[in-house]
Amino acid sequence: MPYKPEHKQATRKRIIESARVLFNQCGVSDVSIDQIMSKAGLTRGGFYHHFKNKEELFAEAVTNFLHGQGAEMRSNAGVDVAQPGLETIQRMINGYLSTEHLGDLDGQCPLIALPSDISRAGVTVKESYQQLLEAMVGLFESNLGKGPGHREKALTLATMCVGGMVLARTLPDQHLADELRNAARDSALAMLNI
Amino acid sequence: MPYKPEHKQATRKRIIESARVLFNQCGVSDVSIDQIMSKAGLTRGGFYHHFKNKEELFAEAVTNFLHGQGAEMRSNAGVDVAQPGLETIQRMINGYLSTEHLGDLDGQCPLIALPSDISRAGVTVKESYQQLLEAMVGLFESNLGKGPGHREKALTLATMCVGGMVLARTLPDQHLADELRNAARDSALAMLNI
DNA sequence: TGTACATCAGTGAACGCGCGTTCACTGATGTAC
DNA sequence: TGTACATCAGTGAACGCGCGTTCACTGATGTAC
Repeated sequence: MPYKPEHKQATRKRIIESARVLFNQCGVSDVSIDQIMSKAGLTRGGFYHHFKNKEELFAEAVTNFLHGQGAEMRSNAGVDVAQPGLETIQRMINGYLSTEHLGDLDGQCPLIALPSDISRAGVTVKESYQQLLEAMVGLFESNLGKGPGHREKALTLATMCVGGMVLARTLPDQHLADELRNAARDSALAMLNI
Repeated sequence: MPYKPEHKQATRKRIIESARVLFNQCGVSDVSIDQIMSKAGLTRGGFYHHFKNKEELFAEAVTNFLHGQGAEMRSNAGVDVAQPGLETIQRMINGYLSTEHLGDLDGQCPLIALPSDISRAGVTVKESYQQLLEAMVGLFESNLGKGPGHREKALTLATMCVGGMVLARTLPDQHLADELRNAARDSALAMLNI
């Protein structure tokens, strides 16, 4: 064995992480494999030793967020399955629809950055994306407790979080963007008390 | 004058309409000027007699929807400023979050089809897009009547409509997509009675 | 009414460029002796 | 412990291709006489 097995694994991780950031910033079509490899400190030729093609990397990048930054976001929100409650949901909503999250082009949730790219991608990518949404909905659900209508409420909260951020990203008028994002956040928080 | 002035206008309209449909289906980056011109029954060379570049066409395509299909959608919902009311909003929400709208890749609202593309586009495109959102929010607002909190409610309804459809587009599991879309619709309708 | 002409919408070959992907190679590494 | 070697992660030149854009042209049209 010329290299230790974890060496290739580490390089692979670096490529995925590089791709995740660039995709988040510029979208999938507008980022080249050259750019991704350069950012990872490599040259283009090595790409195909790690991935079948660009689409496979795309799916990996979304999955990587779910297990990396996504998990971090969840712990930052103080999510604790052992001690569920509305306060946890409030922190999740406030964090997701926050100014910080809007400005974090590198670390943002791919649900916000890449919806159009996903809707046109293959099944593997979509499945990674769905896992991410299901994680979000699942967290809302488990912290709402059991009962009729809670599933629907969890799905609606996810819609408001993602929808509010997606729209805020597209609006050139910062004031309107903030107004919409705040409206989505306040309405989401208000739903918790019904 | 070799051609009547309305001749060039008509051709321009045909190019914009062709672009609007193709952008809706495949996104902006993945559609070429060749494809757009072919669909309009023309060859690529003529493109630059009508538009400065692809970005300008993109902005025109969004604006065109606002004045074309968008206006049609509004009249289909029975929107009538002279006779505002909750029933109008209900029709708008039901129509926007309908299975028909989800399946209508050609005629769908660009707010749903192109959010990622818009967020990375130039100011002109974003302004066209914002006009579309403002038209939607304005219709909700005027039909909710005057009063505190109605602006916020209108913005939230728009978020739920767009967010629900954007997410439904990305989910590979049709059942989950329908569940989410129905949850968004029912929650939006429920908001009207508060 | 008929014809010669100027206009310009539309054509299609050509351009340079960057893309995704392939492939013969190189050289840093861990292993066997 | 020191060295020769096999492995394979990573290199970079090369490929065919389609892109956005340019430009010299063509020919259908409305107009002037």
